[in-house]
Amino acid sequence: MNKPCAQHAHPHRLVQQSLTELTDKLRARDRKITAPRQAVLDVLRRHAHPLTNREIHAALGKADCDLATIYRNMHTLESMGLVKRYDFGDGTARFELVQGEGDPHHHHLVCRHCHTIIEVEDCFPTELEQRLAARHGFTEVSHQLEFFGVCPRCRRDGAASVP
Amino acid sequence: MNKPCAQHAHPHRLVQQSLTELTDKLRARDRKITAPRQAVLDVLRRHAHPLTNREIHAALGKADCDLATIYRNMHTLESMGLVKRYDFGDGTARFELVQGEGDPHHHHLVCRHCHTIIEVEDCFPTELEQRLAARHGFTEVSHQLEFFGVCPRCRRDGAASVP
DNA sequence: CTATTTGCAAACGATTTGCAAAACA
DNA sequence: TGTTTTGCAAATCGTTTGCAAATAG
Repeated sequence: MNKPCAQHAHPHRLVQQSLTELTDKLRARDRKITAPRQAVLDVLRRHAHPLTNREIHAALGKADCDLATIYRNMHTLESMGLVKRYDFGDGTARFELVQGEGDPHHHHLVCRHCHTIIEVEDCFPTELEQRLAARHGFTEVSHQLEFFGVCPRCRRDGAASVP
Repeated sequence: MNKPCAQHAHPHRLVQQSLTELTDKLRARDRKITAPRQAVLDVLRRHAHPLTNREIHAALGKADCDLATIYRNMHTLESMGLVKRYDFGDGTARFELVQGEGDPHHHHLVCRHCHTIIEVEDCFPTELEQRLAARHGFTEVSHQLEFFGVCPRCRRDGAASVP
């Protein structure tokens, strides 16, 4: 895989939560407001696309902390519902801030070459999901859907085709 | 995660390719018909659900070969279109035999606890896929969709809830 | 003051790779 | 025989974990 074409493409959803709102959620659940946590949340806040732990770590800059701390915090934040984990099939987890309560989950269109990410609003499968659950007696059903392809820039740059 | 409830649930698609048909495909592309390859294909042939490299390895029995050889062969078979790789989000790739040319891709409903897998025939997103590709100028678009939940057995066995 | 959280280093599990020997065509 | 493939061991990479020191509330 190559380097990202662009750090982030057009954000379809605006970042509206303030750092204070986010830390308040921590406080509400009796989690401590530490420097690393604030830094991580702040990084996520200003990025409209899913970031890997390593990318978050790199974006910390001055507020640097151990990579392990980020891993631990992403678990914490995920279990609190503050962030959502995405899997783009390259063996590296990515995280995005959840925009408040009713934030409808969404999907992504990812370039197989440069990993440029485009947010996809549409989502069919929820309906299918219900039918499936009923049919097979499954509970707590969810789904994960991501689209992959080659972005215009990579096509022009003549990157080799990847299955 | 726990152990599999059942090694394989109801196969919705029948295994119809013979080992000979499969090796013929290798021959057609000038790939050598080695013992490990035949063994791997034979294991896949008799399993109706995606298997991990480790599971394939374990199923080899007498025809045992190095795990690295399996990894290498899965890449080969994948690039030849003989198998399809699936990602159930647990950091381990799984492979399934592709049933001939027009084998419509399908999806899975996976138990978050025991990893029991149910094949899902329905597939919405292909249509969406086209629209997305057009809208963003992407080519070679594909998608990956998997459903997750808790199967009836695990629910009764009172396994703890996993996010 | 006391439970949580962090840093550091070591452990892990899946996957990949270098290289010489073994096996197909 | 010439090329592909295998076995073995070591290397990588993302992620997790043990433990003592640092810190929030």
